Amino acid sequence: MKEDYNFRQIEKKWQESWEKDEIFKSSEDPQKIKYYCLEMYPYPSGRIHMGQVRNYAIGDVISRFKVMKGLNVLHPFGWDALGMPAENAAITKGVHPQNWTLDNISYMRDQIKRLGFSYDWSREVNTCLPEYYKWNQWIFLKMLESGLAYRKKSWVNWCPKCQTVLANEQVVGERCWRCDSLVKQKEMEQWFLKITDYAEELLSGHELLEKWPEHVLIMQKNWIGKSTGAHITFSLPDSSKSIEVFTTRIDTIYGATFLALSPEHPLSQELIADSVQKEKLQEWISENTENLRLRREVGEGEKEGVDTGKKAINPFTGEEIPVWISSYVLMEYGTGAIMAVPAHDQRDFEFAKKYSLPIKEVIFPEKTSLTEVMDDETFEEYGMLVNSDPFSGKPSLEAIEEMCQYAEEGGFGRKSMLYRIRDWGISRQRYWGTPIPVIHCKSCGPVGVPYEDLPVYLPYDIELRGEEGSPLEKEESFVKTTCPRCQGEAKRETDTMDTFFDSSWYFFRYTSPREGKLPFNFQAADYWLPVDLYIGGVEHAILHLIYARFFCKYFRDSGLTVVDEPFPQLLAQGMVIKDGAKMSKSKGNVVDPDDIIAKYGADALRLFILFASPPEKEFIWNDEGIEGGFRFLNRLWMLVQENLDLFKEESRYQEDVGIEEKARLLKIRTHQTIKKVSEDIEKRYHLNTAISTIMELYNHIKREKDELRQSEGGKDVLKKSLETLTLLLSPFAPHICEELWEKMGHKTYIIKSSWPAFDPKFALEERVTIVVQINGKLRGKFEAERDIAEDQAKEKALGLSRIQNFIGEKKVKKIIYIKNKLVNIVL
RNA sequence: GCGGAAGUGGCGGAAUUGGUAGACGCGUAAGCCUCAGGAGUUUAUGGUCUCUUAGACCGUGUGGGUUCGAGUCCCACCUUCCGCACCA
Repeated sequence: MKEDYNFRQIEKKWQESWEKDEIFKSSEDPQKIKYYCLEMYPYPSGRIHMGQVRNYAIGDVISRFKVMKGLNVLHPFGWDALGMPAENAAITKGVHPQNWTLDNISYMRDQIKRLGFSYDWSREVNTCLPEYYKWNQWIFLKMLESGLAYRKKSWVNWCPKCQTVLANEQVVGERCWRCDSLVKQKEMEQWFLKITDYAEELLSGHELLEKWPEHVLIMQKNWIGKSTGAHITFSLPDSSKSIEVFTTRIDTIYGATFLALSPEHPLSQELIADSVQKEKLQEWISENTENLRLRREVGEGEKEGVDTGKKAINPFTGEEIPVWISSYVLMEYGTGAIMAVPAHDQRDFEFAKKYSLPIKEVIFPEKTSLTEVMDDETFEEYGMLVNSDPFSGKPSLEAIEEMCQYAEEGGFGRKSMLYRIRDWGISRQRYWGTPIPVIHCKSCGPVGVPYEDLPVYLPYDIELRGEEGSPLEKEESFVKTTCPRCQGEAKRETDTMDTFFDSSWYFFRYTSPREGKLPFNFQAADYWLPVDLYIGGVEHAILHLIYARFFCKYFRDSGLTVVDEPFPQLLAQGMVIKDGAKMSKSKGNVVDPDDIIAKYGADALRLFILFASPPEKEFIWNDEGIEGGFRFLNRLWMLVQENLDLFKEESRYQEDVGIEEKARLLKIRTHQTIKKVSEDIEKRYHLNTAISTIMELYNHIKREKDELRQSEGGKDVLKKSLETLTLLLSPFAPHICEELWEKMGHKTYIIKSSWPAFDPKFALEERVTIVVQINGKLRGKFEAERDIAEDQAKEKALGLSRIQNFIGEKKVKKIIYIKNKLVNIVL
């Protein structure tokens, strides 16, 4: 009697069974080769979305495959549970962030369990629990001790809607990455992590990451933004002060016709102090300082500025040049001041034109004949120096070296390196984050909370209204405390940490999630790390992945680990697209995984999501596509049902003895399939082609099964192939395969069975089709024994009547033979 | 503007090392089965053309090139998407 494919019952049955027997639980075993498969943990926003399903499905196939290959696999899961959405929900819906978050987690955990992923749930990590954030605080205190964490007053990006500071990385196109409000500048005391100390290493470490996608490395490289140049000091004749600039083109310094300061530059105010137009200039400066972001957004076009009336001395020429304050000079980069060379820099050129400042050419194109250069454009390339006294006639690169040396000898400059990356501001004026464990004492200053007092608990009772300032600030019971050093009255720090702090080390915590003395256990981390495969969206290419690398290097320097790079291999999956746009609530094109599971089952969803495109490319959702996946599982189900009788009897056929042609072909096909599927999963992560190969094997079996059932040998091969088919599909659609496996009479879980091995002897076909081309065009083909002799192949090709017709009277110039592939006859 | 990725049937995609372009799936069409079908099943399915049991020509964004042979390599260009963006 044939049963229907009842996915609801089957999926429930096996999920319960797997959980009961704890088959995905992992532990250190020095006897076995470990494999740490990690997917980026989610923010518990309420429900899982397709992008996450895809992410976890990819990871699950790899994990299950590695388990079947006999590796000791760590496949953990957790929650990036702190952060603003919880607080926003509290303000708009009146739910406490903690309740909201924990409810979301329990709902999403169920959703994920319904997808049948092979997570070791005993290692689940949740960053909003004190047992996790305590270690954030511990790490912060260590950083504070080593000077890596520090406090400074600085201009920060302030989102007026979220009422908080944003890291530079969270400002997208001058707008808040979350709510899209225009970001403002505000001066505040903030906590920073000195990631710039590691800038060079984060860059050079890329050499160890040859298994990362090139574009991610390039994005990080641009973000770190190293440039080589020189710092040069211009003295001010009537002042003891001087102005330092950074330039990558010291070779153009003889063409510097003015200096330009950023409006926020400390000297900007000072230089105009005794000007007759003081008020007017002052006004201009403040306007341009406050609207820094705005001015840049409009930016691109108009460059504005004011003349301070002061002069500076070009140390190379000894000439006095005017000092301007200009809107296009950024305080955050370099020294906040530049030497302007209008002839060789487009921006300086535009500015000079607008204010009729002199333009002096000092670089000449080495090749071109000249004339058409200049006038209305700049020459920004390297070339030959002119009008540069002793350096005239030298090529740029050579001049740069010599001029740096000259500046150094003269004591007014030095060769230098500049990075675009800036220290990481981690302070957030928010409630739902890790409290920064610091106490402010009037006499002792900021003091770290003693380790034994950790964690600094986030108070549960709090009022959240969404008003300016941190909610913790208004919570007297939290703020009021005593100084651990002098016991005097003191105030607790009310800033909380950026949640990227949490995600910078959660993968360490997974290796020993209940460790109580340190953030993680050294031995456990030593066994499991580095992560063998890290899978996640490209949207984290810069932020999360740079921070996590930074933490790992800091841990290494602190002796917490020996790992250098945490993620030697990264798989950056593409976005999920529907109707030509990224799936998102705002676009209204979201497909809810729950609905799909209810209608087609988890296996069908997993199969389709992996089948539609390779992981690194974008995945285009198609409502009809899922039906295809579902139908395939139904067909497979029926096929196995129809042949279950084969599994009831012992096979009595001697393998390979007098096996008939059809059976032999299926056997070959089966072995070829094992080879291809294994390689696709293991080497290329191209799960889509792995699935299509499995489907091809299915089609082959389906087509030949009736005939195969006629003989004992045929039955035997058929049975073997069905088993193999089930094993190969099991990482993709684990529930149905587990059920079929059981029906075939196996007593152990399918994941505990070995991944099938292929015999190279069978993975090669004995007969091959050889293509015959004339002048590269396909004109015929013939079958032959594999490795047929070249002469024979050519002879056979020429013997084909069609080929004869083509050749006719013409003369054969030459014949090219590619072994087992083709014969090309050149006429 | 700079940097990156990608352009292949009606659609998602395959072709891994320069060697049969379009695997696999979706969709579509026709047939069978069926009380019925948004189920199952069989067949067909890049385009144009012709002397239609067969065959010719064209065909992987565009234009060139290398090669016996190019989706794949080289040069130029076009389009789309992504990242950065007054970075001195």
